[in-house]
Amino acid sequence: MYYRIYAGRVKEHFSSVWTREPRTTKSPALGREQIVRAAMTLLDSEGPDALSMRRLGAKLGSGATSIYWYVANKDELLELVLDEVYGEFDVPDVDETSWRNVAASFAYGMRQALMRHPWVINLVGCTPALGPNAMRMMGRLVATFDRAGFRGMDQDYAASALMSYVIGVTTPELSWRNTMERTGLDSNALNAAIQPVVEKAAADHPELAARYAEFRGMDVDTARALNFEFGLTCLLDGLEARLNRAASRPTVPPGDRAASRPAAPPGVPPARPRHSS
Amino acid sequence: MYYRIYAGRVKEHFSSVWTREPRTTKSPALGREQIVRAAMTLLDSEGPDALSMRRLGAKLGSGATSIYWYVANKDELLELVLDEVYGEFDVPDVDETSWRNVAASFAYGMRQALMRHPWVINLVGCTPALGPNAMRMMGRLVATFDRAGFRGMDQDYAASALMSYVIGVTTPELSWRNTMERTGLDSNALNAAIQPVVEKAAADHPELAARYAEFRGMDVDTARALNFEFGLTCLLDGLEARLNRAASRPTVPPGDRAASRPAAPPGVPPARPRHSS
DNA sequence: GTTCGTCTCGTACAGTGTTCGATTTCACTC
DNA sequence: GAGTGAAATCGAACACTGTACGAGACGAAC
Repeated sequence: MYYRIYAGRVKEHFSSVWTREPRTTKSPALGREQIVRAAMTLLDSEGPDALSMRRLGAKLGSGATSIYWYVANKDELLELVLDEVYGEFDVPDVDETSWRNVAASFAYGMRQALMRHPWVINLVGCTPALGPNAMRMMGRLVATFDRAGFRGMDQDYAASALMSYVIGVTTPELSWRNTMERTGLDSNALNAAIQPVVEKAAADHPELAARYAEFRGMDVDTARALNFEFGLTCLLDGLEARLNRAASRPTVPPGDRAASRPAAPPGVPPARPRHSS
Repeated sequence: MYYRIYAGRVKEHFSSVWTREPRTTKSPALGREQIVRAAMTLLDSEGPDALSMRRLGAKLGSGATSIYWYVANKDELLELVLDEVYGEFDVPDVDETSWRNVAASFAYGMRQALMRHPWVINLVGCTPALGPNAMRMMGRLVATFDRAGFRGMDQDYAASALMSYVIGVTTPELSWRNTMERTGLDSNALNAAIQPVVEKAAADHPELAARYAEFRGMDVDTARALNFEFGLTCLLDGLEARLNRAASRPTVPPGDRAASRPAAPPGVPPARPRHSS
């Protein structure tokens, strides 16, 4: 986003807050810790648009550009803030319950952390997660799936699938909540605002009519909770099934997974063209 | 994002491109269609930061502010562009193959569409999807799960789970690809740049060491493809299992799902405080 | 020719992230 | 205490952004 481009030529350098040492500072007033804390309270209380360097500086009682002594740019600040949120994810100890309970309560914990910090959804998959908290969490998650019986890359794949589901399902929930808070409307009013579009959609696609009708009768929050649980259960069931399959057939021949292979090939799409305008 | 705030008071109004009639225009030069097309080529060729109203106007050979005659603001433009991408998702006819094949090839198609338009990942769950293409797609997906045997809200839940997984798993892939393109580094160089952080993480969390070692030996794209397939298979297996369970027990008693209920309650977190700074 | 609705667009405003260089602050040495 | 050099702060400026506003241009109907 904020990587500099000089006359169309891209700066060929990757940088992250975590790839270099933080400034060793015996600062009296400021410091990374306080900056990050202030940024989070700003984000939590007033949303993502409220976090500008100037406002953050004002909140810290210092000049806006003073922050750049501790942080190279805003992206790095966001990396720090993101890792702070990763620190709020809880992965219980797999020695105390089943892997399935660990995975499930991790998913619920992650979902709740995301909802506590709605702004983080725009960061969580898009910003490199190299911070200590992210690493610790990933380590515990991988260990959980190791203990469960997954071997090799499957440990990664399982963890990735779980996190991906949580991120994917929470994104639209937060979007809905954010528009509610932004517009000051409750979900009834919001539904009413969407009404004409929905009715037209229901007319064009009759299979949706029943869906909308049923949805309108439900409480939004419980519908969301049920939705979340539904997919999570499916995913965990699928993981468990794979585990059982592997257990009953210790060495998995390469062609074994063909039975569940979908019609479309798992091909990688070609790289999109760039600067072709 | 761009909803106006007057002296701290939020404009209590929801609006979307789809909630009101487009300007009926017999325009000679401009028009929504051309604007959206130009915006997409700009986004595809130069990334999300390249889409500013001024640049878009320049590309269209017109003034920047002329666009506002056809579109209320930039968010609405993005809504239009998003729906255009939704139009690229393909949902095969469920009458021709199994629901499982439909779901799988939808997932692959959605993933490929997202990768064709990497900028869309910041929109896909965050912008209301009320456009005709989104509706058509959702209708076909719901019909697929109806035909599969899902009943009531489960049709929605299944569709949501599938889309959520695809979005969630594709997000970090695109993030990686975007940083590659932005920095001009290939994945080897990028891995090298991250090296120190990874090594420290491996030292602190030994369970990650084996993961990184194995990952380094793999081709990134095939690892991604395998990762995608792994979670997708799990999800579809879980959906199928639920279907079989429902089939063998036509009426599902309320307590039936308790066996797969996780430790944490599916509670909804309290609304975050606002303007409390 | 006048008028009216459609459409274009230059200007301006308030805001953004960030650079640069001057300035302040502060611990430490002489 | 005076002096010094590093650490830290910050005001001004730059090149952007989205978009409100109002003046003007165009074409058709009367």
